[in-house]
Amino acid sequence: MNIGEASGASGVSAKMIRYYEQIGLIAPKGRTESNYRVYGEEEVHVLRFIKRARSLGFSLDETETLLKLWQDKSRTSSAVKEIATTHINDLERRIAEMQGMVKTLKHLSHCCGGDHRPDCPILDDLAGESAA
Amino acid sequence: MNIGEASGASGVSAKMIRYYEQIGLIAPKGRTESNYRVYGEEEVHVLRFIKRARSLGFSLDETETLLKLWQDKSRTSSAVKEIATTHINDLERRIAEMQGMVKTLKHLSHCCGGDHRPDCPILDDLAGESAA
DNA sequence: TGTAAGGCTTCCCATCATGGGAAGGTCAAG
DNA sequence: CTTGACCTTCCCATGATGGGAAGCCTTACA
Repeated sequence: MNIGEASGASGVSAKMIRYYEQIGLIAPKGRTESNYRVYGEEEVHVLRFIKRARSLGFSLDETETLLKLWQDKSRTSSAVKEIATTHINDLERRIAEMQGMVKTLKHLSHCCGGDHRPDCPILDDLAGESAA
Repeated sequence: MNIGEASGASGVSAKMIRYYEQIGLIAPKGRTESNYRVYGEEEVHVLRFIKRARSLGFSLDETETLLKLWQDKSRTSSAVKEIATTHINDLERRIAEMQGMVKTLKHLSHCCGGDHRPDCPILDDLAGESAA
């Protein structure tokens, strides 16, 4: 399987597959005489694993750890669960942060006429001149 | 005022102040004979504006636009409100995305024993072998 | 068999916002 | 006059991804 076919089969772009190889996440099964990367079903499986982990928001670092655990038959599920829990906490922290921004912005937007006049509570807030 | 003092007064690091200057967001009032940047209250005010905009999640591009609107006395509040609304929508989209991740991860975590055994629904999901 | 299209290779660059650090000039206090 | 704390510019790194160029390889078709 060429890199293009592996890309199609996994949903990971060829560009990214090469990058993952560069950072040591996954290696091709081998190379052809003309130096083309060759992949098999196993590699495609790994690429799908990576893609799924990324779609759940895991960093490539975390993904690498998960990948190693996946391939380590003597792993403990607690090790995996810990990574997931940490990640959930991180996501929830970031969600809360953004929700705070949204709350403030909605309040300011609500107070802003949104018309042809220049008066704007949003700018007043940014300028530290909020009436509140 | 030196860059260090301006940094202290605005809460923006000296590194960032120089960067904002480089990308055209803000210029010092002038330079001393020995080439030190000189800032006044007005510049500090602008730096605080930038900092507040950043803390509400606006990109530097959006911040630049807001800054220009702030300084444009003939602006319309609708122009500002539109930027804010777009940003709110963007934040909400990202929040929803992360909430989806959290939901999935919590489900998987809940199903994972988190013990000394290797069986792990989280890894099974990543590997595309989820029982679901 | 020749050629054209499209896929592969490596290498460099850009993003976005921020920080780290080196090398060298300047200033103020002791 | 020295020392330490500042300032200057310049280069590099982050994380994950995409863009694109230059050059080689393969496949399909005339």
